[in-house]
Amino acid sequence: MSDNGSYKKIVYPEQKENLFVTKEAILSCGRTAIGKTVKELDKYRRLATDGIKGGVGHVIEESLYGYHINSDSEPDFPEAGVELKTTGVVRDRNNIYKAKERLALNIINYMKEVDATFETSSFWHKNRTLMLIIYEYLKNRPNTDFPIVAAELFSYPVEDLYIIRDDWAKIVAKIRAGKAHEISEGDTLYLGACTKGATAEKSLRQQPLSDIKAKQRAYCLKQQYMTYIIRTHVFHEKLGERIVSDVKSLQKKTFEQYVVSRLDAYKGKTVDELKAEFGVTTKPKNLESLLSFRILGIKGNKAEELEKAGVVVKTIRIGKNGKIKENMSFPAFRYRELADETWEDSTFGEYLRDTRFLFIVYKYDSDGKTLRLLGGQFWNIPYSDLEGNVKEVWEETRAIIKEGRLTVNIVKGTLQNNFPKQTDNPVSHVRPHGQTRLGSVNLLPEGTRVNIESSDGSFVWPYEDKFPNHCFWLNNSYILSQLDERFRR
DNA sequence: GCATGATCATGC
DNA sequence: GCATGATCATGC
Repeated sequence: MSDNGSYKKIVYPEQKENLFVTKEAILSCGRTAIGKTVKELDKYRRLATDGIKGGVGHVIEESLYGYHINSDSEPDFPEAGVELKTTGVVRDRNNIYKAKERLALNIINYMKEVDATFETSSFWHKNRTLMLIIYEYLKNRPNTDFPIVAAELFSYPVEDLYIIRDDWAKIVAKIRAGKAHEISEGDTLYLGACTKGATAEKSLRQQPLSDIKAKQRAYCLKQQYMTYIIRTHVFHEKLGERIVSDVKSLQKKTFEQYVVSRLDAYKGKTVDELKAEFGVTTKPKNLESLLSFRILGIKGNKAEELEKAGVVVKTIRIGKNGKIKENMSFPAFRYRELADETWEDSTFGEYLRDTRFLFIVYKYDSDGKTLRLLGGQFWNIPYSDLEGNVKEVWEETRAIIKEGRLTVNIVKGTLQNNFPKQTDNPVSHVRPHGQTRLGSVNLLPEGTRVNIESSDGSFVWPYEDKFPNHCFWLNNSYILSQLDERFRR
């Protein structure tokens, strides 16, 4: 910014930070922006002036609150202890607001944070109370058109703070173990540590207990957590069913330990015994998942804490031979989207990088019929597997699509493809996912080459049939290797 | 028994 | 009607 000549041409008014020494003053100022567009607020035409960089956040700081942009370790309004944050929402499929992205907070100085406690941490010092200015992001429109839809002060509910403390402890534990370079957003539930900086390679930073340089990271409130606080705290939607009904339960155990212990209480029970215990008389395909939620005290299929953390619950069934029968599937990918992505911003890579899973593990008795609960385990993919094997499979799949190398053969009514196979890689592979329509399959000549041709980015083959959807899978043998020792005996 | 492709069941 | 998570079916 300092080498940008036109930046200096903006003439700022006198600072008026002293107007905002109370939370009430900060909030009422924020509220005046609701219903206005960014263009209407942008007094200094920051977003209209050629060569001046900046986003909606800069307009809010300069034009609404009237102070200069800084990157101070103090909160933006130190007297009131309030940090100003501008963040976007988008509408989901049901037209309900969700967070456009994670909310990035202050950059983590690994060399300093290593010595902090939660109370003395830079996160807690700067971000204890947030003034959230929320705009609606409109696709394909200039950001000057974005309307401000809400303004609210936010401080963490006590039950969230237990989880956030544990998250903070996990992040700092990696710094203290000399593994700052292996930090991942999937390590934690609400508070994350996201990469920050133009390119990962250019923003490498020193860490205190290892010579390996680590990517620069900032604390963040993870996207799902932002969505939840926007819906409940800002737009006052109803809260969901909670697993932890009394926060005292979290004084001696972390949230994850608590969940695992609840599941462990039913360890060894058969599915039939659990059905009887929870009064389940039907046999739906998601029976084991449903029973797990009942054990956690949830009547439906959504738990507030897991939703807030974006935790993905996966049921795993170990066969009588001690092996997992099925591979683990993920949402189908879009061919065009995949072809146009890079690994760093890939849908699948980001999903695995950011997501924490809860495995609910069941095992068959030696009769091969009786299924018993073994317990639960939280998991996210280790850094080296993600950036090694998964990346390789992803790169190869993308190359096949992008370079038009996908071929299919019809053998006895089934389609054989040349995507990476389970035998090609110890961690991941690609297989069909979802409905296949094989009406014209038998008309295809051997080795038919398939290319992206349709406007919606799906593959099209001759005779105008859509090529079946595919997705990335994690190999069953890999998942087994990731399970706690207690499940593999 | 395993690898690979195909399909089912549910919920939105 | 389709996406998603889960599971089935077949051939080697």
